[in-house]
Amino acid sequence: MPIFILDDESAGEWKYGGASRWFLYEALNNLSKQLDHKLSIFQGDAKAIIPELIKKVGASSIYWNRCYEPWCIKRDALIKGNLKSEGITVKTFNASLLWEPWEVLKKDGSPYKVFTPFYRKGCLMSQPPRYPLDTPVEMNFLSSDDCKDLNTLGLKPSSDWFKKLENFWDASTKGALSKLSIFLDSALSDYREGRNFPGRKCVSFLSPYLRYGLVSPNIVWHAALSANPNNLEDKNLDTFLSELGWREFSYYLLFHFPDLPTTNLQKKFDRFPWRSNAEDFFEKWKWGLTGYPLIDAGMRELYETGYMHNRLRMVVGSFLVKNLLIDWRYGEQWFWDCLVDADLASNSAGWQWIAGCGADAAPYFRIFNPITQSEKFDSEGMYIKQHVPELSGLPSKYIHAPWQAPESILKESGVELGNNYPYPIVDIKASRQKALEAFAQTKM
DNA sequence: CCTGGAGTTGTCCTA
DNA sequence: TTAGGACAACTCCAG
Repeated sequence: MPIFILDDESAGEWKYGGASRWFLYEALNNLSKQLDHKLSIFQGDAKAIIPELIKKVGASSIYWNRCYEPWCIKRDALIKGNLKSEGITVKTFNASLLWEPWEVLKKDGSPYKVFTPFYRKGCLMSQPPRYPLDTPVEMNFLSSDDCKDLNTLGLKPSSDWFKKLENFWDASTKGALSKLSIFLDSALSDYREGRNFPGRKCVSFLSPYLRYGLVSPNIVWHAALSANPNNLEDKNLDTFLSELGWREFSYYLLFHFPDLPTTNLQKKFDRFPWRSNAEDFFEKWKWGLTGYPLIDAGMRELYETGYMHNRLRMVVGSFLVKNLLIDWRYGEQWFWDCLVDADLASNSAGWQWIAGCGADAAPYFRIFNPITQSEKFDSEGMYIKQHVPELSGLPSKYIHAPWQAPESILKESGVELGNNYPYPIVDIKASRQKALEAFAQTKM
């Protein structure tokens, strides 16, 4: 008897963000359709709902797939303990990770902190990921007066903002498998190189589907492997699979370091001198009005589509944290609200990584230059023009730094700096220097 | 316990 | 124009 419980009560500060709520709404709607509208939906504290239901239907056992958010683990352990003491059989399964975080450990029994040994040694040298399971042939359905109508859960946003997302995402199993096969057919063979260029659609776009379990990593893993069965040494395949490995690593870190979403993994960063009164800069960053075209393109892609290309996530993150000196947790919050793939593990781990305070910390001097990145990875300005239409008239030579363009070119292109497109809000060289000094201060 | 190599994704300067 | 080294020092990890 499949049921779904929307448990905002237990989620605390990590209730689903706006984009997530929209995606989840669509996904549940589609799942319910798939099940002849018989998916039973509840809302509220699972600790109360589940025991009540069990009594009501006289169930003797309950199965669920494991979640890995710290608040879920806590809640589910409590439920499991209570039910077991009442003689109910509780079985839990892994449906969302390729390797259980508690099974991958170093020889001394402690968890890995560096990705490469975690993945290459810890994961790849242990059991290979299990094959996907078939769809259940038989299912019972619950009939209960307490079931909620999906539309009453408050998942579907009241604003029109989500309408834009409909253009980009088909939040169904079908949508997931279609993304997967398009990727395998047309992008995997150039993935290692192509994934660096946000203007090319050379990524899988599977993140939101993985996030909500519309497709499992096992399906993706084995589909990718069998798309390329003759060449296990293939660099493109290897790179793609290792991205699934990064997803695993994020969950792994969250499991072993449950404070990951809120606390610098490296304690010395607690002393970092973040900018005060940064409200104005933060607003400009959020809405893609920093005056750096690549940054603005990334931020607007996020708001328009609920997604951002991975390279841009790094570039805008680096800009927020290092050039604007704004605490990474602000960026994490904004992503949490805007991303359709908002995932506590991946989002937190990503922000800690880019801020340099994570487990596998980048050297502090690695500060992305938005102009260099733009010239390197969007040389024709394809991506920028797509998301920052007011610059679409500029020749590619000037699109990376419009304030350096001659007046005549700007005029011809219809760009009026300070009017229809902003001047840069900070100077790259000076702000980089400031960041380096701030990091030096943190070390003391 | 010691040792040595390595650490997703960069930038800048110099030769 | 381009390739290579500096940018710190530290921690992680395996042998």
